[in-house]
Amino acid sequence: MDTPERNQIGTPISKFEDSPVFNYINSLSPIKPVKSTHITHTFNSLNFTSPPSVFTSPHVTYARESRFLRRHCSPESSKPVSSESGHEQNTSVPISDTVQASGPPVSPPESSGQGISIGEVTVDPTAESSELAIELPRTLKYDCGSPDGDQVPVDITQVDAVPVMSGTSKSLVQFVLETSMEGHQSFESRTGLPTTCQVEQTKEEIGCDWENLISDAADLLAFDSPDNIVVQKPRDQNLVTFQTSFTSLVSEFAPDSVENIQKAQLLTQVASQEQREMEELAGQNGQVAEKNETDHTPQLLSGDMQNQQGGGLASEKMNDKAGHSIQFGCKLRGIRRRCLVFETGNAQKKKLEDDSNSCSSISSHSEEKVSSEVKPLVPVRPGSSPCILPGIGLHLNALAATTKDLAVVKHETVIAGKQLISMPCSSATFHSLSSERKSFKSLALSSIKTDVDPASSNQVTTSDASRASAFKAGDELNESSPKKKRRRLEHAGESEGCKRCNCKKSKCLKLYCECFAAGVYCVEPCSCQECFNKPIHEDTVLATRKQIESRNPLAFAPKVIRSSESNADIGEDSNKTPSSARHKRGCNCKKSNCLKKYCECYQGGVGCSINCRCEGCKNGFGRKDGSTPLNTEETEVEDEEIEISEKDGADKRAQNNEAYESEEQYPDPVVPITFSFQICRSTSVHLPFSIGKPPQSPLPPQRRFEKHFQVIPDDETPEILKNCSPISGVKTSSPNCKRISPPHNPFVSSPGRRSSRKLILRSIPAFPSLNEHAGDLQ
DNA sequence: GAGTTTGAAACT
DNA sequence: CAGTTTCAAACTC
Repeated sequence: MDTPERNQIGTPISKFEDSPVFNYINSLSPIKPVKSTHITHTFNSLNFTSPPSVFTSPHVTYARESRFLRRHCSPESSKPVSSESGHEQNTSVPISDTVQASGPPVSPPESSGQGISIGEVTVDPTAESSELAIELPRTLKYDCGSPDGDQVPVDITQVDAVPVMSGTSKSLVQFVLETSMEGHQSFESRTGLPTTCQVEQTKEEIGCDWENLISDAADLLAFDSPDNIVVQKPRDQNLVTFQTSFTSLVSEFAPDSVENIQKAQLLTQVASQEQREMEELAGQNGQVAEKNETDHTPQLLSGDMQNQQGGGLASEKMNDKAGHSIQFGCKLRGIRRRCLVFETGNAQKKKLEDDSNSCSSISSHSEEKVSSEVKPLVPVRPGSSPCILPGIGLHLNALAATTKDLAVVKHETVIAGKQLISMPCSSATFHSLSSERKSFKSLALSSIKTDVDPASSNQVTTSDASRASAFKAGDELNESSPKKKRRRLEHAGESEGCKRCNCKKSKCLKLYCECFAAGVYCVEPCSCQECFNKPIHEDTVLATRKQIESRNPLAFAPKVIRSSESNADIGEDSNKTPSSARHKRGCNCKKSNCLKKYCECYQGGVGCSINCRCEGCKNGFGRKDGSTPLNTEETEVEDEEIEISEKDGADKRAQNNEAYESEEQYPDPVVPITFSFQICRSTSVHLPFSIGKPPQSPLPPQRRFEKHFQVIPDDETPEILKNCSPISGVKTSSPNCKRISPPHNPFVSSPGRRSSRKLILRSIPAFPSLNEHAGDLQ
């Protein structure tokens, strides 16, 4: 407030217009779209080469969230805003918003008010500067987002470096461009990916923005895969260099770049550290280094996505200490990486057949919806739905930023339960994120939770994560035959990944709507009518959300709470089932006997509890009366079988009965429960799916694999696995089983490691294996 | 694909 | 808080 014109290091922000970078950018192209594209791609390239840490930043999200922040940070934030207004804002007030996005949210200290004002004041809303402002932030989004840069005290030395770099900004930019081009241009040309492949300019501002992001992400992916294959080593050597260069470069691009710089530098350090770690690990596994490299890009991509939707996550990250931030970043990165790896692997795999798959879509996406654009990002199986969406506006994220101050969110770990929950969603940006992705998110969340607040960590349920699958940015036309599509998708095993509703009267603004309830926007697969649960109605959605939350603060909380938390919550429930997961409020089934998805408990893959008012409960996951399936695994198996033969209702019932029988075999839940619980946790395949479809039709082979997984003896495993459990679940349904990482990975191996650190490491594991898988594919 | 059932959500 | 209505998913045919 006092010195809005100055950044933290005292550099007059207004100077930015005079800065070489500014001129350089302006000179890039008079045409806004072109300019934007150019810059974006440049950054993409950079990102590609740059270390992950630099890009990990969730604050990218702020571009979108910042708006919420500003709009809602006031006490009256709850005031419903017309959907149109939100829309208008996108086009009419982008500058300040965008600027904010890159700056304010990042720095908790200054916090909302100041930071925002800075952004607004800083940028001179002149036509030219406006454009620049818009474009730059956008570009920055992809790259400089640094999650905790702000939280962590900025190192003075680092800060000092900024000014120096600024002097050489132009050359630096060129250098970076050249360098990046060196590394990736070849690929570009090779794949024929047009550097200018961008969304049609005619699209609405917001759409363009998102689309750009998406396309960029796609670019990244496209680049990533090939690059990893071709230029991995070389790049690695120059990694540090790139980081630095990139960081400085980034810093040059915006008035608030100072903050970015700081963050970027911080991230750079983090990245270095991470790299070091990875290298160390590489000692054990030669592929680690490679992974590390490979992961960088993915991270970027995921980072973008997450940034857009992962406000909560970002906040969470910020919540941690600096040291933890690093770890955090790693973990997150790892997760993302995994996603990327997954994608990368896929890309690699598909490279031969269509490198351009992603590219083509990108280049040709002008007419396509976002979904199509993103397609390439996700390994789309034939028949599977490409609902992958880079996070575009998960309203949960927005809400997180909106409802409460960033600071609040950051420090609200416990309450964050809800927000945390949203995080998965956010993270789960990709709509059709295959289960894998979801698992990633879950994992990320889990990790985060673990670090932040183990106690509350459990709040976030896997199911939520899965539920929180992302959404699609663009508004999609209702599908002609929703059911068909739904079924198709379900059969494809992605149903859980993609929430789709069929609302007709609720406008998708009530909890009736699965999408809305899950905190995600409706997407293409949805066949809803008069849907307001779309990014363009962001404000409406948020307002509604708020309203509902005001009525019931837990309305958007996970319906199913897991393990420890559930225990705590259900403390009085002596009938806890081994699964130690419970429906928060319990069901009220009267006729379904809790044997159908009508029952939320059953649907969530959890047993009924005391909280349930169900009648004639026969919930296979655990009955209200306390009889629970001790042998969870067996139960799962049964479930699997049941699912497989789901068509045959009779069979299904019979199987359930069997499960019961097995349960009955262990009347006493106490002793065996623990064990089974752990196993269940580690295995817990169905939980992840739980929300959407409890027992998902499993992939037998994987199942087996997972089971094998479960057996792994690890005292500490339970906790981690709990968190990771979603992964397994995801794995099961994941289209790319191959990428599913086995438990036995270098990082995971040492049970001796404890605490968060250990958790982190464990979280990462999946990636390595993924890479290995990728390597196998190659 | 249409119609029915079901139970959560919303309303009174 | 209980009863009723509304709603959309789950399910059936």
